[in-house]
Amino acid sequence: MPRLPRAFFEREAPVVARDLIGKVLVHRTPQGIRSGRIVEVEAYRGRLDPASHAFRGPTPRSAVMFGPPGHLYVYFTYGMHHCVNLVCEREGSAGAVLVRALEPLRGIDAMRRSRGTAEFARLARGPGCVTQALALDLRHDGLDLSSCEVWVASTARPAHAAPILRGPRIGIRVGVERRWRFWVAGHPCVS
DNA sequence: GTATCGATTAGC
DNA sequence: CTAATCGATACA
Repeated sequence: MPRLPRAFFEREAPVVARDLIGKVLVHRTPQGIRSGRIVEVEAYRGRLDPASHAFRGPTPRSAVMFGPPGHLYVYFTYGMHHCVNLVCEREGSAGAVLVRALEPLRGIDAMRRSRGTAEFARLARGPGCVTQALALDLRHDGLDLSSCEVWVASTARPAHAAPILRGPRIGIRVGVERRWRFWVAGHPCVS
């Protein structure tokens, strides 16, 4: 499964987001590989996007988004959850794609242990669950996707027959008019 | 320094 | 619907 090149991430966040559906996010942990097919994402557009953590310019938290594309932006929220983004667009523009849901592929038993549930569809459904299932946290903030630890691969299997739908992003109070959430129609792992 | 609020989740 | 739970951010 070939790894996506950095150029893939150098485009506008909504385009990258749409194209990430069906790709595979992989985390190679010391205990083994965990991976899942991306079935739901949201795009954020930095200074152009009031819903983005980067809207008001760089801060210690959002710094990674202002860096080069093809890196992870991981943040901690609600005092208990982590969310993972893939930084895209050009360096300085702070675009990012939030990974909201995965269809688990490898490391499923490890995911069950991390998540404390046996139900397949709930293992990586929702952004907080994605990071828990893949065992990603703040230590991975800023990690290069060309590293040997975390990367995105194109699928060996053919694309989904199900169409990709789009709609407003979830859990935000501003920028609701932008339809930058993308998901696989009818997929059980979508949040 | 202090107050507010989350790109959420699980449970009732 | 609400509690949980705490760092980042904005503002005085």
